[in-house]
Amino acid sequence: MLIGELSERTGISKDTIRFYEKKGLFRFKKQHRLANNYRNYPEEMIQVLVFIKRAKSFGFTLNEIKLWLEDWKEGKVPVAQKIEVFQKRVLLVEEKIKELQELKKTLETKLHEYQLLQL
Amino acid sequence: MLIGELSERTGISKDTIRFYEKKGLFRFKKQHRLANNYRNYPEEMIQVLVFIKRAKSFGFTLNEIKLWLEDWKEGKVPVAQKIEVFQKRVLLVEEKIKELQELKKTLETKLHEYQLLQL
DNA sequence: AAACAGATTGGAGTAAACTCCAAGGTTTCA
DNA sequence: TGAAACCTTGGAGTTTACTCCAATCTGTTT
Repeated sequence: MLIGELSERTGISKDTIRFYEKKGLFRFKKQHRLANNYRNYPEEMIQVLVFIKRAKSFGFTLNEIKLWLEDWKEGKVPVAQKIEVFQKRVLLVEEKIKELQELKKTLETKLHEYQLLQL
Repeated sequence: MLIGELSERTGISKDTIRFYEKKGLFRFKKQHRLANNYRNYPEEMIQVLVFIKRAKSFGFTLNEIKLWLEDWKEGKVPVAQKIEVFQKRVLLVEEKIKELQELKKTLETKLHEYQLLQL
């Protein structure tokens, strides 16, 4: 898949995709280039970019996301350590869910006040 | 409450609080200054700043948050319109909660894979 | 062959959100 | 009185995350 199609299918601009690569969010070798030097992406790249997009929308920085993605790939990090890191992240996400639910409650309370005003 | 205490109690730096004021996230009149020109905050400012902090952590921009806060205050916007805006925001937050739950599932799946590896 | 729609690079520019600084005023305490 | 610990301002600088550009190459279409 060329960068144009990847951009189309993820809603992330070509410039931004190349920018993410520069930043090291994902790294691919020369095998991933066509004979003409064009980037040739595997289907999974869509999932990676969707993940980045999603994580970004929750306020995670690109550097944080980079670390998350590094765990996805095979590395030298021992499994036990990875498990620990993942467990911490799950907790973090649970925390965020809780806070969002509080935010929702705040909004609903305010909404209710307005609706009473309208009676 | 002086800016130093507000900063202490919210974990937001004095510079940042003044920056938010400059940006118009909240506006207060001369009544809110002491005779010596120091800013004097009411207790509620803590809630406002905590709200800003929380909303920011979900990826909302200061401009978006500014609009949210403007609805909080009395304004010229008709109640019916405010209700509509709030309903949209509740939906937005629900959407975010759903996505976070998906993210959590992704993480847990990965975690489970690692745990199997360890057996 | 010329035109076009794609791709490449390095580097410059931009917007948002801080963050820091200098130069100064105020209050409190020894 | 003078040092310490507050506060004030305007403006400059920084970081993050793009976004744009020029110059150039590639592949397809007319």
